[in-house]
Amino acid sequence: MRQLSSLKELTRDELIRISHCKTSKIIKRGEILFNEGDHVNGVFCIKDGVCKVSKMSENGRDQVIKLVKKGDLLGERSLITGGPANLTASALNDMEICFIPKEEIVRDLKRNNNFTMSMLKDLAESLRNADEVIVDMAQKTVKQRLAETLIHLDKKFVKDDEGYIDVYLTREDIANIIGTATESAIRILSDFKKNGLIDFKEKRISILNVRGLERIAQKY
Amino acid sequence: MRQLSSLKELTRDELIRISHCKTSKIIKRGEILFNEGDHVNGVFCIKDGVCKVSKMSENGRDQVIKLVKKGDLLGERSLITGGPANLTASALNDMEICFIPKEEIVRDLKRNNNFTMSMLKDLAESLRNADEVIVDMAQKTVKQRLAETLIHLDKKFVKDDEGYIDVYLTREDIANIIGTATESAIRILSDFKKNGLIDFKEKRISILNVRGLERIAQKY
DNA sequence: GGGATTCTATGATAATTATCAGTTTTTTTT
DNA sequence: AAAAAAAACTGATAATTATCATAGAATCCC
Repeated sequence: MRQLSSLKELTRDELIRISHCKTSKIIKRGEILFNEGDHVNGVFCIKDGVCKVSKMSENGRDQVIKLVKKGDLLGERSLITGGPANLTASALNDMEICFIPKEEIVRDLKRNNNFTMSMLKDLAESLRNADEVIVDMAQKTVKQRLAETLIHLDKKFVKDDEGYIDVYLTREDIANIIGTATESAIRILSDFKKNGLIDFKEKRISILNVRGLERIAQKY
Repeated sequence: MRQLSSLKELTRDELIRISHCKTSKIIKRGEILFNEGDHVNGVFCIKDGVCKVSKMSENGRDQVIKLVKKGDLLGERSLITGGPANLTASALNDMEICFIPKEEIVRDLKRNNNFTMSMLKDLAESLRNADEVIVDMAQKTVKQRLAETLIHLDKKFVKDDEGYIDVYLTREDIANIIGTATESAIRILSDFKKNGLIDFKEKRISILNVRGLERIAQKY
């Protein structure tokens, strides 16, 4: 558990205490970890697999806010502000997660300033990242955003032996990351494939030309 | 200073120390507080006026990320992650600000856990807000986003005796908040005025029908 | 293993939004 | 107060993106 996220700042004793109360669990692909509006009352740490964290927009389409993978925490934000979750998390692959009850985290936040500071840094980093996403969403074309997203996926996730990114995303998921219609995402993906920038097989995508995608993401 | 932001969690002694080193300053409308890439090395507190915080997108257009007003802090995020500012702040009205050097804040973050926790809550709140902006940017039309923005402005800022919102925003600024072309923003504003939802005079805007704007922001 | 269902794909068209060009109005400067 | 600059506005058109319709492919499930 040591290497995970902000938890690395916990002392040995705190870790031992937490590992006693955490409960490990298997979540199957497609299952929901929590829904918008749920009272989660704790934090998940992802031991294996990937989930998408999304929010339903007022006109009925889902927007994927982030992907969360092995080693990440999930739900810290809601825990800190209190109140129900404002996002929905659902598994993209089969996952293994464990749950740390709120009281444990809060207790450590109050007592261990290093832990609090580390959490603060994580949130600040997320916020900077969110600012960048806002700029991209507001200013870039769908094609640029898709190129950007593919680069991110390539950086963030492991590849299998054939070089394909190891996350199970439908075209709809991809469309919901970049905020566009599924058909538009499909068209641009096909276009990228035709131009040798990417390749895909079954549900997996492989990035063939990062530089080319970067050029698209940046130039207008 | 007490009522301002996270600083309210500081003890009397900490506040006294900080008020000794802070330097108050007047910034005129249009002037830059700091630029993307600057090393700010501290935090601003806004004593009066409003500034916009924006980021230049890769295809050369400015995106306004937030508006900061009296009582808000500015630059905490960069201070926590370290490194140069990733946003540019410039005054929309004449402003009065004071500057607290980084060392002072860091010192208090390390020693006063209540202060750290309060900062953590502020950031978590900002992050939730950012998530909502991402969804809106990705999923809503320009018209919806403009309606949304007008409602926010109405909530956030004081109105003068005639009911006009007391912030000096050009049409270009407004377009850069919602991420659209200036002409598009102008057209929709005129449309809203024609339909009696808003009124404007000189550079000031008055919201006449919040419910109507809400309906536009929500319904597709 | 075969039927049902979901996912991917493609074309045609409509709607939204950006861009360009030019005019008027407002603001700033001298 | 006049000249210059910036901002607001309007129309025409082009580009982007969404929507609808439909078909084939892959996947799920009994």
